[in-house]
Amino acid sequence: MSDTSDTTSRPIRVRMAPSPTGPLHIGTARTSLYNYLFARHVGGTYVLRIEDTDTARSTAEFERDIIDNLHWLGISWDEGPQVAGGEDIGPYRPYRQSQRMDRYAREAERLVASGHAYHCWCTPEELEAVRAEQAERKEAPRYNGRCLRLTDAEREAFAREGREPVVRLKVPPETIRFDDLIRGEVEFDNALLGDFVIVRANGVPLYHFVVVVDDEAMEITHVIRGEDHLSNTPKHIALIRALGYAEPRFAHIPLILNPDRSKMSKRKSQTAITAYREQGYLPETMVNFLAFLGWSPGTEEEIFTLDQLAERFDVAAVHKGGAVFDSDRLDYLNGVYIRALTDEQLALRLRPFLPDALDDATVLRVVPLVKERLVRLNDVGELVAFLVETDAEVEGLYAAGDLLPKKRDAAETAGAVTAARDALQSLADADFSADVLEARCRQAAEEMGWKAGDFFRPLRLAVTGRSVSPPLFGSMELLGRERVLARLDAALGKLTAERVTSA
RNA sequence: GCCCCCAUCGUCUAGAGGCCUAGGACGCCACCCUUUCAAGGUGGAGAUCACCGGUUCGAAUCCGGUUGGGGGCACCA
Repeated sequence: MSDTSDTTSRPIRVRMAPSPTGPLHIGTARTSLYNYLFARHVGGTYVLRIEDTDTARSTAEFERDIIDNLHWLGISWDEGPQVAGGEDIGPYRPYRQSQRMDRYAREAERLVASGHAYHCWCTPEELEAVRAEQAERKEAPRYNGRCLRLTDAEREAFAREGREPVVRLKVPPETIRFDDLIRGEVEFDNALLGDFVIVRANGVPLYHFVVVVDDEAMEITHVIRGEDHLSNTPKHIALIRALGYAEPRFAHIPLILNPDRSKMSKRKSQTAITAYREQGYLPETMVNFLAFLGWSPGTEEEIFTLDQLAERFDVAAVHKGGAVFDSDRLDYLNGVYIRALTDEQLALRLRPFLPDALDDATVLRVVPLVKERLVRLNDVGELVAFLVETDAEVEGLYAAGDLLPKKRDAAETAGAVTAARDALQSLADADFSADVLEARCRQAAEEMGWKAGDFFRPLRLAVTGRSVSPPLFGSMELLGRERVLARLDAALGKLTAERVTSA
């Protein structure tokens, strides 16, 4: 390594470089997280750069999704756009590649002038033909260098035709070696690479080129990215050398996998962070879960906040092998985090997932009933639906037969519901509390010689319309005396009708 | 096809030569608790550390090969 490639003495700077061609992806989120944890751990600077050179696929909407969800995860950065469409912060502005085109053009020209790059007029059809031939001969598909050997007359002829050339890097046939922070020494033979395109015919530069130009321009010292870029690294190093840049340290983190162990994809898995957010996964769950996909502190501890992760994180300890995204484990972790919340905190988080019809005071009363039953915040809707549904809707949810406990007929069940009704009716509104309700109902059950569980079944169904519900008496308390009585009456009506029809 | 990377229970992982008759967690099963469902508690099944061969007194840990898996080879990022 030459002196120019020594990055150890420079202040540490890392970046995340999402492309706004889709919503924030699980993999991008995890890469961003690792970069963040690394930067925080070593006290470095963290940069957000928007890679929007693919103008056809990049949108402002995706940029917003990415930035918003990064914030949602609790990941912050020192430089770059802080809000979608907002002003860039930092000494290396702008941080959107679409606004840095002049620099890329300049650097491309410099490469051509120095003989490190050249124009190529081959058409897509011609290139395709070459590739097909190579495939035939079972060779690696790569550019055959035809335009490198063009005479000046031929170049002028192409130019006169009005054909716009692409720019290709002249890749020296040399062995590229680098010391990956995670994988150790990695070696490639660049003779196998072929001269790749760095600027399109329309003048728009390509990813491999702009990434290298910007990493230098922004003085990035450590490039932490997905393993899918490992084989692209020799290209980047070839570019770095041609441009005379300093070589950053590389760290290639393992891929997140579909259950079939292929690279996690939209096709086979839910990959958008937004989707998890909308279902009610907590950001602290996602962070904790993502951090452990490919890394662990080396102990048996597994619950960590973002700050604790930053304190413990060590890139060198990141695994080499890919990790399957296990949604069962994600669900479990979310439950752990939900249960760790105070009632007040959970009420706040639940608010967006609850109908407006429920006022904040009610939501706070709902929380203790649902807290340990939630996997995702989103699940709360079904749990408390009986509170917002009308009595008629609830009644429509079950049939008379559903009310009957095992080995009890309609007449017996009607008797039990009547007993419960009678026991509750005399209660003042103020006494309509879970404790009192439970005591009354248990007493009624005992007097009739019913098992409590059997006795509660028709009541649960009548009150909530469901055989699975939050705790019965808490639910009754929330619903209030009037509505409970009305629903009990409705159940009674069904049971009576059942007796008539079956008689 | 070529190049590169990887390999511990189904899954996430602990393990950096003797502490491993391989530990934890999720999931699964059973039991307990219990008004349903959860949550919680207890216990259990589950990995000849992919395979083969070395190095070593000793290997999941080091080396080589094999197999398997994955990724990359665009005028996408």
